[in-house]
Amino acid sequence: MSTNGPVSRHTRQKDAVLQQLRECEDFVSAQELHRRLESAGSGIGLATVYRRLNALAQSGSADTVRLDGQQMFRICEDSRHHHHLICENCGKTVEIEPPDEDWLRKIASAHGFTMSSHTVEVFGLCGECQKKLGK
Amino acid sequence: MSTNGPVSRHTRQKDAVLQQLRECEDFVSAQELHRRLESAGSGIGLATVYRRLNALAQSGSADTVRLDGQQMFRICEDSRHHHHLICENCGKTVEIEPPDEDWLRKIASAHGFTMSSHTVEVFGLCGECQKKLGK
DNA sequence: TTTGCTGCAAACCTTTTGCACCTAT
DNA sequence: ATAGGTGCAAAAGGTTTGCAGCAAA
Repeated sequence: MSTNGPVSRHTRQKDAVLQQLRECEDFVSAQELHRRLESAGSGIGLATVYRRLNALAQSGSADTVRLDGQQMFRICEDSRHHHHLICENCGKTVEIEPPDEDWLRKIASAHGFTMSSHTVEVFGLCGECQKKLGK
Repeated sequence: MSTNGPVSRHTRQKDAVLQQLRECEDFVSAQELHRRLESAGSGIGLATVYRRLNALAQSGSADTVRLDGQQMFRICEDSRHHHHLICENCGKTVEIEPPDEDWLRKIASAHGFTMSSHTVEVFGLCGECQKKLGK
């Protein structure tokens, strides 16, 4: 028996997407990443960017968040579980570490559920944007 | 001074959407709700369903969650803040009450953020689906 | 040589919008 | 009569997919 899938090939496009994603501080959309790749001179199809990004997200190498009607991606170097604090204005992101996730599991099992995943996302304004927007 | 917006009118369509939404145990998509309204004999435009659902969500009368690439809505009778435990297989939903949300605010301000909103969503399998899927 | 990957464009889907008409108030 | 609400169809996005050609292994 072999549960191995097809062998993955190494391509210029894969590298480019990964590298460009690594240069992003915060979450970027596929469209935006594609735009940056273009202006960086890497001619890569939008479809490929989507395919790569989805693959990265699925394998856990990238985090994703939905914001403004689009999926945002971010490289995830350490695969430890973490959550996000996201500025609604500029997109600045900080990873946060919930002090205790046990209660989630407890709550789940209290309702007869098994917990396979969960998300904690905090939205707000970062310091700079608070000033900028005069709030 | 009057911050009052335009006066809201009472219509057959508003009633129908609200009533149909009330009959849903769990989250439904706009499309699905529209489908149900149709088979219930209420001829209501899809656009109107979207407009109503969005209005309800904005006013806090409905919760929303994003699942499977679409926005899901659920009537929210008590407007207290709460979160969800969602079965990934059948969509069954349970409202959960986080024991302490103060740490979220603390974490936010520790990073210079103001917190405007947050989401906690727990995904897993409910008891029935665990058996059904033989997990 | 094989076959996974890519690019392109078309297809998809959900959601939003413009606008003329309808109808509570 | 006034103006908010509705329906329809078109438009708008973002994202996926079919397929022929390209290029790793």
